[in-house]
Order: sequence, then structure tokens, then C-alpha cells
Amino acid sequence: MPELPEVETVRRTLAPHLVGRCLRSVEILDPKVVRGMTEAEFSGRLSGRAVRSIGRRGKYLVFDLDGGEALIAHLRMTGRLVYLPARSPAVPYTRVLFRLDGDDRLVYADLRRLGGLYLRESVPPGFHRLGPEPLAAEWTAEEFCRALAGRRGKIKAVLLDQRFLAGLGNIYADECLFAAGINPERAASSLDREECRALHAAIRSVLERAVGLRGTTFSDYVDGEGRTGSYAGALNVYRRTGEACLRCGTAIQRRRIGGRSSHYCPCCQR
DNA sequence: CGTTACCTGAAA
DNA sequence: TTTCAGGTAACG
Repeated sequence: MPELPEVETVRRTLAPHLVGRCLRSVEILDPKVVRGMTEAEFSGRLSGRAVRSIGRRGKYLVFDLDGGEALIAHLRMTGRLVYLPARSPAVPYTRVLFRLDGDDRLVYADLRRLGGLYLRESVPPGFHRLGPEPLAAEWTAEEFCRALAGRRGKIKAVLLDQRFLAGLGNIYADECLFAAGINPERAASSLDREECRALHAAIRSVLERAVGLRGTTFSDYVDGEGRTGSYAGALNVYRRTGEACLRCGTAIQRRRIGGRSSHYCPCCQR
């Protein structure tokens, strides 16, 4: 479910509740979501540690804990991390419960169970190969243009490659390409300088606006306080197949690129 | 490079 | 019944 704006929103909504507080104990209801170690090791190494800070890298959340330990989460499609004050109703599909002081809890819920919880040593290899953060000041149009020129494959597939750029997913890749007026089927290396700069600016502005609106909710996504995001009303092409382009009126098309649905306006995106 | 597997549920 | 879903990794 979550791409960079949703994960960043979860980070921001969890931090005020969790930073400085202690994970008193861990209850694992479904061992599958704890990756790369036994349940006993996972709960043993986390129990009793306080949360120092919560960070984000691409679509990963990183909880830095006392003693140099870290809890790392990837929500994949349907994962949720929700802060649950004492006596709150249970969250459907809860897989792991972290008990805090005072009977408050942090819940990991995940309908499809594709997401996972990790410690530093068990983090998946992709974590260490993430590309630049698109909202970081150091990520310049110059660097982006150079990197694109050296890539084979279609621009849509390249934008989804987390080694190329960390945090874009299917929704925002389509929205950024629309904002830049670039067809998703174009070869990445065929973009000229002006198009690269337009796409760089589009990625920045779309992601910043989406973070400001607290992400996009279709069905599953909620933030760390259980609230939905409101970027769905700002979407121009994603899941609007057959509807009129808001800019020119042409019907939005959908086709499969690199195994994912891509939505675009055949008139505005060349 | 594209395809498949991993999971479950909703919608067509 | 089939297809589709916000993601990634492991195939061939």
C-alpha cells in the first residue's frame, strides 16, 4: 500500500507517541511477519528498549532503539503500523503487538502478510541498495539526468526501481510522469535535458504535495493514528482508466509495463 | 529483460 | 470464476 508519502506520514504520526517510550514486551501472533530470526530472539532483543527516534529510508521505517538496536519495518502492500492507546478496539489482522508503558500498544497489522519486521542483521538486501532520497536537497536534477542517460528500459520501470530512486511506487510514478508530460513507455535514456528536468521537478512537487495531504488511501492505508490520507482526490491518472483527462479531456489509458498497471493520458504524455 | 511467487480479499 | 491490488525478490 504505502509509498514514500504514506510511509513518511506513518513516521510523523507515530513519532510523538513513541519517541522516548519503552517497548516493554512483544507479542507475536503470526511468526511469519518476523523475518530472519526466531520469535524468541526478536522479542528478547527488543523488549525493555526505549525508542530514540524514528527514521525513514525509501519505504522502510527505522526505529532506533537504546543500545544500538533497531526495529525495521516494510509494509509492502497491506501492512499497517498503528499506535493504539489503552482500551482502544483491536485492529483487524493484527500480527505483532508491542506493549508500551501504561497499556498503550504499537500494532503491526497486515492483511496479506507480505510485509515484515526486521532487525539490522535480518533486513532484506534491497535495504542496502536503495538509491537517493528524492526529497533530499542533495538529489539534484543534474544527478538525475546523468543517471537516466545510463539506464536501459522504460522510464516507468526505471522509476519503480528502488536502486535507482528510493520511495516511488506505482501511484506516484504514474502521477509524476503525467505531471512531466512523459509517456511511461519511453526509453529512459531517450529523455532530453528539458524532459529530465521536468520529471525531476515533478517528482519533487508530487511527493511534497502528497506528504502534505498525508498520502493516498484507496482501501487499506492508514497513518500511525489510524487516519486515512487525502491525496486520492488529487490524482490525475492513477486508477482513472477510461475517465476524461482533467487537462485535455482525452480518455485515460491503462497498459501493463514491467508487470504493473500504468495509467496515462495518450494526448498529454508523449 | 519479463514472469512468478509470496498472501488475502474485493470487485468485475 | 477470474482478475486485480499501493511491493520486492527470485526465477529463467
